Amino acid sequence: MGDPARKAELFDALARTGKALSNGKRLELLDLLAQGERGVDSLARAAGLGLTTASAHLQVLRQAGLVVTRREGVRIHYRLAGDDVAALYALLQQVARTHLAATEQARTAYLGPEDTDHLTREELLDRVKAGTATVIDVRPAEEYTAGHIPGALSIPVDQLESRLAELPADVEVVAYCRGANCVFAHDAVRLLNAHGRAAKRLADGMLEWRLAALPVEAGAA
Amino acid sequence: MGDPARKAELFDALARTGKALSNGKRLELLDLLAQGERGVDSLARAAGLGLTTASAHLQVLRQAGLVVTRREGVRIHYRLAGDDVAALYALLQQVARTHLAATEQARTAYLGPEDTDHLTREELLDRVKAGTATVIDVRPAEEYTAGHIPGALSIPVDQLESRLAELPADVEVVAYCRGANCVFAHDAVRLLNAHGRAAKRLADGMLEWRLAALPVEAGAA
DNA sequence: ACAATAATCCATGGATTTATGGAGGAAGCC
DNA sequence: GGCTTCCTCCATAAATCCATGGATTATTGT
Repeated sequence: MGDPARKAELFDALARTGKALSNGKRLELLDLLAQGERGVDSLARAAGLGLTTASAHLQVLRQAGLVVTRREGVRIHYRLAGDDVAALYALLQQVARTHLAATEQARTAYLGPEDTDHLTREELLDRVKAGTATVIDVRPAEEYTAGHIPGALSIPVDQLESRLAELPADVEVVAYCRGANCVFAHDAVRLLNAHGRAAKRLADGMLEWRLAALPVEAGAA
Repeated sequence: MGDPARKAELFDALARTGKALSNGKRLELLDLLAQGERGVDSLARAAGLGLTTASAHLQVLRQAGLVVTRREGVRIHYRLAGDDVAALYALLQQVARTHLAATEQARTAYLGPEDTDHLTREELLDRVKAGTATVIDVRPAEEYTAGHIPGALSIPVDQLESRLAELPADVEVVAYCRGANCVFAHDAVRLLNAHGRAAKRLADGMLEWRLAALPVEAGAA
């Protein structure tokens, strides 16, 4: 019959995966890795962590089986261990947002007031096909290269103001970034609107796009 | 632009949900709650916890928004806050099993050697329709009452040996219990086989059945 | 072989989590 | 009001987690 000690071991093993998700910085690292493979140094800088701290967090993720590594010369690349890990992270975000009011508040404080006017993935696809929208990817160029929506232009948000001329003036712009909690697309739409451009954002981002099994294009512009 | 402090707050808010999943005993409580509403005392006993410890864990789950309470006289009933919480728990189990070898080992140690011969939900439905299988629910009666597969008989595993006569001898028996990591159905199949009965188990259990949106019947036998 | 780069390992103090016992609060029964 | 039941809150000690800095390992280049 069910030995309580073995039962506890099984649930403790499951909890190891939960523990990996129990720290904000580790979730930030997962958020970055969901966009594509990355080196330790790059991850540490992007997440605002010391190198050793980032490395320690990555060990926890690795020992929980959520990420795997690949060595390339002197550099070690981390990536998610599978699509199911991305799905788990996305579902965690959704559950937190739905059932924990504090999450929604922190989200609004970080992203700015929720713009009501955003597009679903299907609406975006329709407009691209009809040619009634220009899609821009406002993530860092590195992440665009790792995978983006087919036909999207790479204009990182910190270059957007200086590259406004590249966008046709008579077509609506649709911006997207990493995922549901990514600030870049919010900032981009505010900036475009401030310059009198018609702009909306995709409701979520690349994470959810991949999970929906929609087509992804890789490589630089 | 993205304020790092606000960003950290958002990810810390997400991590609160992760923290709720970071302890084996809390996962055990979620496992029980996925079967239906339950009181604190009952949960504590079933999970092998002290009352105050169980209560403390339930507070953590409640503050993470994963469970909600309902008062009925002097008793407080806890239940999952929504189907998405059950889905999150199920996905956590799947990811842990797929990517963490220690989980699979602990699972085998607890459940016993994996029997190769188990049915999918669809196969079970087909056999019930064709009348070629008797389905038994080997969970505690309380959980059967809270919701079970339509047509299943309630025979808790600790009563199975003394109630063998209730099972028709010429029809195959299919046993199921809580979910993918539940020991009852494994034990039941071993016991039935030891008594010369043809028996298999459903590959997972009630948790996955509900998530698949298959019909559920409530109430006592 | 030696130096440089990228990342992990190790030790440490400070913060957080966990289990547990005792006190306290809310609802129901007499 | 008193008493019981069921549960939560509080205090505490042990265990664990976290960030950080210095030492160590692995690979590449000279």
